Amino acid sequence: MSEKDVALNEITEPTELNELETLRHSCAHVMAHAIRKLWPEAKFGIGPTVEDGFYYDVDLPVKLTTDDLKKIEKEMHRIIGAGEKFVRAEHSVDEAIEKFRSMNQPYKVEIIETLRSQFGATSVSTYTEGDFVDLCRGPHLERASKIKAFRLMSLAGAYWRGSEKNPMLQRIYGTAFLTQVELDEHLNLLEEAKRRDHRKLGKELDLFAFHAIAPASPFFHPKGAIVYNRLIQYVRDMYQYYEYDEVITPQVFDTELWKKSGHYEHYKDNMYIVQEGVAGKGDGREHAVKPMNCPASTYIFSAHKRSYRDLPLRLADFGRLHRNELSGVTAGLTRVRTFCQDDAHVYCTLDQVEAEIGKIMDMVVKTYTLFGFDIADLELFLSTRPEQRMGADEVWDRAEASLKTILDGTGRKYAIDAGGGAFYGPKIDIKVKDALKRKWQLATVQLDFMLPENFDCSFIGADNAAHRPVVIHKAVLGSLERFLGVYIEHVAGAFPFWLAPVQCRLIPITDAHLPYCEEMGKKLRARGIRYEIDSRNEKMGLKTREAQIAKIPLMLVAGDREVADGLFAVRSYGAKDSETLPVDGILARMEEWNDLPKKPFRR
RNA sequence: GCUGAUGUAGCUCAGGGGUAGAGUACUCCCUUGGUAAGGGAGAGGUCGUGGGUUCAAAUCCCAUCAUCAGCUCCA
Repeated sequence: MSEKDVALNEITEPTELNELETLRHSCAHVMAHAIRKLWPEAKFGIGPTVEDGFYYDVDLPVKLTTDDLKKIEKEMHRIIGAGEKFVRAEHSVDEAIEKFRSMNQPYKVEIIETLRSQFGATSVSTYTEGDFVDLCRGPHLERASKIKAFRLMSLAGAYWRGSEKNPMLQRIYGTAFLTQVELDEHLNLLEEAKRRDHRKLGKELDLFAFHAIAPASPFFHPKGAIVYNRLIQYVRDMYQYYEYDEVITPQVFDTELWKKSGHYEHYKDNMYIVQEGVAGKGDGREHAVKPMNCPASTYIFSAHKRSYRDLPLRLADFGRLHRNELSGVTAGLTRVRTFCQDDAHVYCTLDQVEAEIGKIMDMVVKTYTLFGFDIADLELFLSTRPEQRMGADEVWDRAEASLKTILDGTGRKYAIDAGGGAFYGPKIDIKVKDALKRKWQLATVQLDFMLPENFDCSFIGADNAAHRPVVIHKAVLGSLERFLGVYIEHVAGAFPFWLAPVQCRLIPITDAHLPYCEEMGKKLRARGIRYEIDSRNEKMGLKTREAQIAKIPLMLVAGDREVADGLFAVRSYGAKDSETLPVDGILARMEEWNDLPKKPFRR
């Protein structure tokens, strides 16, 4: 039985729904009712609740437009106004099939047939509200009139039962809340999300851009590159503390490598393959641009005869990866075709796995704390063996058991993501919640018994015999591109001092104060602080406005008063007032802030 | 890849079968101004690309590319 069929079962078997979910579920029912009124030939798929609301999949002879959403909403208001009761009824499977067949609802008939064949259902329930009957597990509100605050949000296509082999239905998303106030809050949050969209901010803050000449591949402008490289520097500082060695590996490999690793079989279609050798030399060998770093690291591991004394050997690789993702899946920085991970491969013994993963979890906690994500909100997942995988089940049993022991040991709650593992091993995936409470999967820790096997990695143990090491794959930020996209939205583009592309802007009030600012500029440069001088012939109002729009952490203003006493008027981003401080005090404070990311890693 | 929408100046957008519009950014001039927009002038575009229809296409049609919202996928 596939997971999708389990999900299908959930939509018809009674389960616990909280008050809000019940409301949304009923709202979806009312929406279907309205659609049926407007288009009597509508055929319905499923209409569950989701995290932010609900949807219903519908097969309609017409293509819906956003204007139609208004029409449907209007009809829904009419239905809600009528205030009919939701009435539950039980039917035998045969009776239900007959009923929905007579109503020309083939998808409902298919659901019922699946329930019988796969779940052994003998009866199903329906809910009737007014003159609209729907196959449904319930529960529902007592009456439709209890729906007070809802909104239809968007239209999308969705395959019937999630398979691209099936017809595509029109999915209508809506949301509903217990009160109008909560609905308004939700809509405001969506507006805020639009304001924070990293694609918009990336353009406005001149961090990066995309061009059709290299689809889904970011061009980092100078300011974006500063942030990007600063992130890498942070990871490198962390590596020094955790004793990781950085390596640099090739970009293009004979596909023999990918056949050996299994990537060729699993991901050939998503790899950039160079057919006739490199650079048109036509040596007859097939090459591929690397989509992953891991196989390359085995060559460095195996460059020497390894001793157990060398372990754990931690090899970090910031290699640039290319994956030819399907055109429809790419999105801003969060899903790109070229990216770089804070990737590392730890070669160790089975006994060392727990301690090593413990250290990686430590990195995760310290890192996400530094970036201002709420650690209490971290969600852990144990992603287990997928259907398409390499290796024997006993190996998977062992790997999954190890990760489970480690997760149990953290004392944190975690969920099982059944079938969510990589083809070569199970994973611990970590999701963070951003400032708008949206979840993002960034960090990952994977346990791999296949890689050392396929590439015949070995070390000599204390017993003077050869042994197979275990490999742990780790990425804390994940892809730097994705992390940056998520982080820009988390902080709404206002980077902390240490990460900001321009850390301060010096503003002379008139030309007369420019030399004083240039003098300060020299001191900042000597300390590696990134600054700009706004020497334009403009007024303070405009310069202030533009420094704020550029979200520069500090504005240092100098006029007659400051020049006379060796001061600057310092205004922090977002602050209303400024504070007048002596030059030395300002420099000391800046150096302290610049040092912030190193603090957790002092011995 | 699939469904739908969008593509006009660096950026944000309006317009629309008959020689292309605004704001902003940019350049120049005036203004030397104390914390969110001082004033003026100028320059800037084969309307994503390729076909078709038409006397005439940026506008209509087809194809294609890219982006966006979802679906499917994410080593």
